[in-house]
Amino acid sequence: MPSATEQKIIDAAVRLFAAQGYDATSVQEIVAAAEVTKGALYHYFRAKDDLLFEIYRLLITSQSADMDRIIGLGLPAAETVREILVSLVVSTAERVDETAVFVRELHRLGEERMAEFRAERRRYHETFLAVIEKGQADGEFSSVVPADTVGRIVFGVVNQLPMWYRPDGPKPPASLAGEIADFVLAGLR
Amino acid sequence: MPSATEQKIIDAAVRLFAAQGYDATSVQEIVAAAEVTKGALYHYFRAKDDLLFEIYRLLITSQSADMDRIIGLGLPAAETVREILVSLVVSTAERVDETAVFVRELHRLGEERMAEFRAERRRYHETFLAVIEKGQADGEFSSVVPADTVGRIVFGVVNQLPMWYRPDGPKPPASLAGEIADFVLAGLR
DNA sequence: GTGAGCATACCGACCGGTCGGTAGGGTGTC
DNA sequence: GACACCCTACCGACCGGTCGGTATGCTCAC
Repeated sequence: MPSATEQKIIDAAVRLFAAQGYDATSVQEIVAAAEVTKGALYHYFRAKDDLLFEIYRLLITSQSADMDRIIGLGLPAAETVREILVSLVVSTAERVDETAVFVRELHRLGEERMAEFRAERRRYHETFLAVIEKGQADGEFSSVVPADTVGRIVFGVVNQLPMWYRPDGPKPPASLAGEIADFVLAGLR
Repeated sequence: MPSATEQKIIDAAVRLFAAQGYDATSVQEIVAAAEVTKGALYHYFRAKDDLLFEIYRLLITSQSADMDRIIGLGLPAAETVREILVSLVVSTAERVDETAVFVRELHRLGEERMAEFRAERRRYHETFLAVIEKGQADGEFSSVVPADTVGRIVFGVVNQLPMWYRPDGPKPPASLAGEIADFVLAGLR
């Protein structure tokens, strides 16, 4: 349970990292934006890159929970895929800044944290692939294109979303999510 | 026509930027890797971010040329789309480092160069969308999913390719490209 | 002899992180 | 109820080191 000060720091860091990049954002800028002091930041975080790790942790934790919940509903493969895609696109649109940081600054993570992170992401990907493979085995989906390639395409759009998505754009997130789901399901037919 | 020294500098910069990021790579590291001196670098480039711009310019110029050439063949929409996708995926795989830098460090470009770059990329995207829209108008493609969303999906996979593609992976680039093209064309049916 | 193509020494700005200190609220003792 | 004691939360001046960039001069082809 983060304190109000801690939360202000994280929020400011996400915003600045997304806008300027991790290295281009100084600790001074973060504390200024969060309206706290350097002392406060280093009271809660041991180093600047703890902020990065915390941002990733929050993002992947919530997305994993979403997917597990949907799979738990036990719907047919096509509906499961649709629900996962819609939830993923919508939640990514809600957290564009976090996603932008995640995509661009992942490589700044140290060796061990990178390993921890990769393991978590791998689990996430494989859960999704399993849904598709099951649909293919049951004959509900075509097997022409291997599941891993479908996964690459899906996570490709989602991760690139911060590059073009604007909250004040013409299409609301739910419409975008619907269109993407339509296209992917059409490709799986 | 770049001199040998200039080329060595660009090559080293691409490699280092891709591996560590733009800000995390010092000018010292670049000149050391390129086996030249700082004087040589600042003889050819006015500033560090000229290197970034040059990398983008080379990448987008060659990809634009590829697409224009394919469209010039006057094939039916489906074949045109397939050719474009295969050429794009294969050439991206050949230049993963450039693409990684492009995706991650784009936001470091200054205001005016960003504008110039965006204009070029916009032209590129719209050329691709026009092919899809024509196919939809002719009834060769389904119109269920709007062309711009298809574009987002396509450029999503391609731009995320550096995240997972490894030259020594199990599937050669041409196979990957074929699978991606199959999936996209299936979605357009 | 003159300009392109470098080499080398150096500058000032800035950055992440540290550290001595403070403010204020809880707690145990008499 | 009042005083000593301590602990968490926070402050902000400061430090060593690094970074992008520059100033100056050499060298060699034409």
